[in-house]
Amino acid sequence: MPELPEVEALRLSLQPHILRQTIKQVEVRLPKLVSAKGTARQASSAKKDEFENKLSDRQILNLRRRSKNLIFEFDNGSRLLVHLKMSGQLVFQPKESSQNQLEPIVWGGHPIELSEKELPNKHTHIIFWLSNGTLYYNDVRQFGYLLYYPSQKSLDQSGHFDKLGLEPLDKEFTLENFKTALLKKKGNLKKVFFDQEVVVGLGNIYADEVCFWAKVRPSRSVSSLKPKEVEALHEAIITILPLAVKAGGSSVANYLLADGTKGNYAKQHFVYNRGGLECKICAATLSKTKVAGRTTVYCPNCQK
DNA sequence: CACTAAACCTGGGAGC
DNA sequence: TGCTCCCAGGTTTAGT
Repeated sequence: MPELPEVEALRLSLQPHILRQTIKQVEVRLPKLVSAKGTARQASSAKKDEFENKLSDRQILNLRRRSKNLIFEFDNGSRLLVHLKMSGQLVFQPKESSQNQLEPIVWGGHPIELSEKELPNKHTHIIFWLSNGTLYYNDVRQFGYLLYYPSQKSLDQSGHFDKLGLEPLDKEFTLENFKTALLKKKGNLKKVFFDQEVVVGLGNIYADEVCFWAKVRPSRSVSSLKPKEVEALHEAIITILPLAVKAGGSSVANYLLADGTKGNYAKQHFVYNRGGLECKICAATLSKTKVAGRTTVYCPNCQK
C-alpha cells in the first residue's frame, strides 16, 4: 500500500472535495471488502446491505488519518475506516467535470498524466455518490478494506489501533520519545520499522529511504546503534516524510491522489527500487538484499 | 517467545 | 505471441 506519505497526501487532496458533503447513495460491488479485515474474508450480503444503508444520507464532517488508515467522520458520530493496503485507491470525480480533459494536470510543478480516465473500471469495488461528485474505491489486488463503525467508541474498541506507535508527523514524535520506544525493541531496523509499534507509517519504501538518509544499514540491530545514529534516524524520519507528503507521495504502480494524478516522490528515491544502480551520493553500486523477508536496498559505502 | 513463510489477489515485466 | 515464474507501497495468521 501506500505508506504514510501517500495516505496523508491522499487525505489532503481528498478533504477539500468531500468536507460537508452528503453521501446520497453507496454501491458495494465486492462485499468482502466491507466485512472483516485480513485473510479468508467471506462475501456477506448482510454486511453489504448494512454498509450501503448506514452510510446513505450521512454528511462528512472530517477526514482523519491514523498510521496508514483513513477515517471518515460523519454527522451522526459514525465512522468509516479505510485501509488501502497494497493497491487501494480513492479517486474523486467532481460533478459535471469534463471527463476527458486534454489539458495537463499539474502537481508539484510537473505535468502529470491522468491514469484512470474511465471510472468506474473493473477494479472499482465501492462507489459513493456524493452531493457534489462521485468517490470511487478501486483496488486491483483486493487486499484493502472499508469498515463501518457506529461510533468513535466502537472504533476505539475495535482493537485496530491498539499496538500502533508514535505518529511521526505529530509533536509527540520527539527524539526522546523515539529513543525510548526504539531501545525497548530487539531485532534489525527494517523489522522494527515494519511492525509499526515504535513509529507508524514506514513501509518498504520509506524504511529504506530513512536508513539511507541516516547512513545506517536496514539490517543493523537496534542494540548496535550509537546515540548519534538514533538521532540521525529520528532526523531522517521528520525530514523525509514531510518532503514526500509535499511531493504527493510515491507512485510506484497503483497509487493515485484523489484527482487521479500520480505522486512525484519516486523521482527522489535514493535506494528504493534502485538495486544494482549507482548511489546518487557516492556512485557505488547499491546492494539489493532481503531483510525481514522484504527486498531491501542500501549503499554499502554510505551506510554502516 | 522469536522468527519465517504463507495467505489474501491481480497484473506487469523478465526470460525463454 | 505466449507461456511460466517472480515480484509488488501491507498486514494477519499459521507453522517451526
